[in-house]
Amino acid sequence: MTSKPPPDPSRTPKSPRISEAEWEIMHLVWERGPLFAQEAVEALTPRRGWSPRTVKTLLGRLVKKGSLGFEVEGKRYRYHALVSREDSVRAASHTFLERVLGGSVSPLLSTFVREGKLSREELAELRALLEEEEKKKEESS
Amino acid sequence: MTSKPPPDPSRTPKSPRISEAEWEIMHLVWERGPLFAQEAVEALTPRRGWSPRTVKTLLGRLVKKGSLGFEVEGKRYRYHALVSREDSVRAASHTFLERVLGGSVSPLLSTFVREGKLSREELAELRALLEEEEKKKEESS
DNA sequence: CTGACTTGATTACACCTGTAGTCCAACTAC
DNA sequence: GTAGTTGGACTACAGGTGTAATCAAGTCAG
Repeated sequence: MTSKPPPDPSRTPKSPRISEAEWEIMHLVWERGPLFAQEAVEALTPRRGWSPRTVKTLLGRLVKKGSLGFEVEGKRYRYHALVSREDSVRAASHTFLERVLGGSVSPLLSTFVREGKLSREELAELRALLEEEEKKKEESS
Repeated sequence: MTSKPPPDPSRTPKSPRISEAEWEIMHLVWERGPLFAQEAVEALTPRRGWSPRTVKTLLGRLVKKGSLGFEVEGKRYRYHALVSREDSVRAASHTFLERVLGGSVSPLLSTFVREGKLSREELAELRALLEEEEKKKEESS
């Protein structure tokens, strides 16, 4: 987010594999910005039924795998994201795509659109985007 | 696919969790229809660098988890899918959506569209679909 | 019939994940 | 300063996963 000129734009510079439970943590950090373990615990314990230990463990694992960093603040750690949400989502999406759909995006998109999961605004927005892409395709070809 | 009146349409009738490597097998079965282990081996061994044993293991696991079934044919098994590709993809997509995007489809779609992963035809098709949905939305509201 | 080969079954094993308990140091309240 | 509390580090442990080796039974070639 904060202007990160990728020093290594080679392929997947950052984006360690984030597991299911870990995504929950990451989303929280991305939304709220740097936070202490306790805040994460407070936010996630009720909604997931996790023990505080579990949250701590996940934070620790995310640090170890490089998705989170922290600064020591008094006696506690303040965790912050080291990977951007965009990159992570993109990476996960690609993996998902390849694995589940064998690389063809279309069926997935259709499915989602058909299931009415999109609001009017989103539909319009997406349509605009599509038109733009179509234009691009035309030009370039 | 073949007229399967779901005896238990309660929630996720079929769709055991399929792991990354297993998807590879499933795609093959969905595309080719019933096949023998050896055919799977021939198809996947080169492209994945798997040992034949690995393929067999995966087939076995898929049978155990109910994604594949088989009929004994001579001394071999002929494996066939017990879950439809549509259902599996949909299930996986939902899980993915919830987990990675917190349920909001739009960003994912935009990402894919923007990355130019769609052909002209697909773009057009999707746009048509979108327009249709927009119409629906208008009417219903 | 007998050994070589094929094929599925069983076993292996390390790493990841979900989920948490235990340990220890620092800080806080007496 | 002594105990309780807070917070991270380390440990645990079962189930899933990637990856495969070994075993056993049936089959085909002689």
